[in-house]
Amino acid sequence: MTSQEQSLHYLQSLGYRLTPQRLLVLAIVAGGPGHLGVDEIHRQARAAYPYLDLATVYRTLRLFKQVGVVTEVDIDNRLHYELTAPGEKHHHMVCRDCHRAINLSPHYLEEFRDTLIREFDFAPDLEHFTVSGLCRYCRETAAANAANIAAAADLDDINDAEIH
Amino acid sequence: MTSQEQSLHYLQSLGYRLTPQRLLVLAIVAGGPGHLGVDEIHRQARAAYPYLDLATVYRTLRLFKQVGVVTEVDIDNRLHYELTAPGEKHHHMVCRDCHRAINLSPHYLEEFRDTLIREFDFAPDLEHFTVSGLCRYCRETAAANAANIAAAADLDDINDAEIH
DNA sequence: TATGTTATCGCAAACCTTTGCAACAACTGC
DNA sequence: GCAGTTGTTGCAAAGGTTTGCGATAACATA
Repeated sequence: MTSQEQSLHYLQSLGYRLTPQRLLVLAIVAGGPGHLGVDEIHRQARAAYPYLDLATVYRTLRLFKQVGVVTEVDIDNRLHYELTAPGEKHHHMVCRDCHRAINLSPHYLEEFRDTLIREFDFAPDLEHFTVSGLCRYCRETAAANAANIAAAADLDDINDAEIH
Repeated sequence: MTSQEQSLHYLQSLGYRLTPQRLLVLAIVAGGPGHLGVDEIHRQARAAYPYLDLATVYRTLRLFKQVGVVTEVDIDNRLHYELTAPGEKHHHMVCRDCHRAINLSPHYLEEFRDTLIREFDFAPDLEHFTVSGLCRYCRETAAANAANIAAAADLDDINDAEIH
């Protein structure tokens, strides 16, 4: 039984129905290289099944995410999805400048999760976790700006920096 | 000089202009109890200045967030904002069921940030950080479901759980 | 296999948020 | 204080995502 078939049986065991639309969306996400945008998934789906609606794609992906079959990644305010490979889960670091996504092993978050549960009785959703930030390549460009901002913050000399 | 005035001078030192709209939005966010929704901020703003557009509220808040004057919190897919108290920064844990927000001291994230920089050369944006999850109160309700899901996952006995 | 129940679909409209653009107004330098 | 520059606004429209609803189809039962 393939990983895809397992996911489908799992859905069924939870009482959800197996529809051609769900099979199709799952196959596309499974086939895509890494994370796919919703529009991309929709485009591919329509090629095989022209009447499939965008809303159905959104609903299907939301369900898949909820039961853990896919992982959601927010890249520049657009949702992207990839298959959740059981046992090889990873999170994402998305650069706020170039929007590149870097994988992150869950290992780095385990301690954080334990602390939150212990101290606050709060169970974090770290299955679908994305950290925004600045990647190695964009940090250099940002470094110059940072220096200027620091100068601007110096109130003795308030007027010599203009950054936008 | 109040904290609000400092923020405004800081904006100016960065080359941004001081407009009545910005003063107004800042005053409202500063006056509100905790984090305010965008529509709530807009409603209050219109009471004082009826022509102020929603788009301006969004743009203003995005700018404030970018320079660190306010903190953005995503609650059930809606943006909320609160004043960033310098020196008393905190993050948020938002419950995915009841949408309540709980404050989180930055202390819990320092180690995580250090690791990301050291291992990946990735500088995470942990100034505006929100963890989604299940709070203490909603976890009890969820516990029952979790038990059922576990039963459903047991493939020896696949048909006796139906959860939606 | 036929039947009833109800989860899911497609469609359209709503939602929240962002963006393009011309008019305006805050700041600069004279 | 006045004029020029350009960041900012209001408006309208688009963007991506969610939701309401009647019709449909998947599954359970017999």
